[in-house]
Amino acid sequence: MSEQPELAIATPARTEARSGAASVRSLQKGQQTKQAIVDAALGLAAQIGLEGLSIGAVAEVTQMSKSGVFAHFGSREELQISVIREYYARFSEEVFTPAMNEPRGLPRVRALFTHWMNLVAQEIQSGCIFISGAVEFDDRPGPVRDALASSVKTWLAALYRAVVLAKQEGHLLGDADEVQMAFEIHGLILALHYEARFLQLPGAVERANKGFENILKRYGNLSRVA
Amino acid sequence: MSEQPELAIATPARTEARSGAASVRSLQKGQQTKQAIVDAALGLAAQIGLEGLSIGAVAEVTQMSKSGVFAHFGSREELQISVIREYYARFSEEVFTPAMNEPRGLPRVRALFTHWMNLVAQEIQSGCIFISGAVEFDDRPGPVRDALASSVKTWLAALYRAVVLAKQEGHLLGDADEVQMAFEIHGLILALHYEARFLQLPGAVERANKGFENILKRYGNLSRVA
DNA sequence: TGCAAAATAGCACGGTCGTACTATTTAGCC
DNA sequence: GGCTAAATAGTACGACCGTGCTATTTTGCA
Repeated sequence: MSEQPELAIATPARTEARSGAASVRSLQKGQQTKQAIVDAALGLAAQIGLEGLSIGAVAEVTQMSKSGVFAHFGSREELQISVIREYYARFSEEVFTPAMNEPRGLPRVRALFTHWMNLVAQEIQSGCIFISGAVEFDDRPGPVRDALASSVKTWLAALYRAVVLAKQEGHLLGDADEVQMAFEIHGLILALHYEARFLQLPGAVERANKGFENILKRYGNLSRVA
Repeated sequence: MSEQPELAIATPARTEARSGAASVRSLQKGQQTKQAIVDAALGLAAQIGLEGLSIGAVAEVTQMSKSGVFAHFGSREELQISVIREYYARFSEEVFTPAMNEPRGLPRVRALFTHWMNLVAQEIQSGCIFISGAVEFDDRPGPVRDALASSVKTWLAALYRAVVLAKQEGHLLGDADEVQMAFEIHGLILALHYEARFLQLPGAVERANKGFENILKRYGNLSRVA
């Protein structure tokens, strides 16, 4: 249940589009260009934000007409939601899936953090939708916010489960608060993004790493872990 | 030098407008309504973001004409910058100034964190411009980004100085890295804002507080502090 | 009280946005 | 190869944006 290699969230439509090896070949033309549009839109949204994402800009990047792009989604909101789902799928592949190959316990928690941090470190240039989207939609209820919040919550829940397992394995101290530990890890990632991407301060990646080691010093069961 | 009760940053125009007790009375009509506009704009920007701030919306809130509002600033960018300066001034008054009344060392660092956290906790409803503005302008160069970044950097530098003083007072361990400690504190605030405002998770304030205590466990010199 | 100057309003322009409606092109199947 | 349906393009509309220009109102001082 808690070990499935896929984060459990509804990603309708996308499932058939991604699953299997047939991939691109088995798609009709429409699905193929739709995927290309979403790819381009994701790149754009990472830079200028989900809110700044305009159909006209996507049309220009993909060399299509505005109405050609629009027809695939029916509304701007649906385009934004598609972008969120795409980002979620990539996030899952790059952070969650590889970490599940690590043995449960501290190694897996460490892998989750490391992959997460590496992704955000890459995104210092391009921007992270989970972070930028949060402040863009924190006061804007609706389906886009819902899609974003549910994606993030699913990911944070997966991180939390890994921490719980680590404690069960005896890798954490008995008084370790799993929610608290996940909160503090989340804070490191956010500070990394803020200080590196916005303030452009050097050394933020090292500080995030060091912060993680400090968290382990606090919560780790030193008698069980090297 | 490092003890002045004002964060050292250029806030032209505003200085005369705020200093002294004459306040509102000594202002001509123009400055008075300009202040009212900035107040309203700040409230608006806190909710919908600096980027979403439109002159038309501010005009509606202040019951003025678009051109009436516009005339005070000459451009939207100048309005945004005025809002940033106003927020900075309030932030300074509510977080920095009261903490300077605490004795240097850990008490002052703790006061800085507490006031900062209380402010952000209030802002769970209204939004924090330093946080939302960071993602809105992280790849939008220009005077607005510059004003925002310099405000934030000034504040973080003040926090850093307080940490340095705490170490000098012997309140921190000899191996305490001041930059690292400020980074980790910053992360707690960001996680608080993210989880409370966007994800609407309960208990985030307590987790931020607990996180701060954990940081003190790591860096504090227990032989010198209760 | 009157007058110059400051403050505010009215209006118009060009631009971008999302999206509805219609026309045209292309793809896939018999 | 032709026919149907899917995919894409063209065009137009109303809304909102920032901002320049001009008119009107209000202020503060002689």
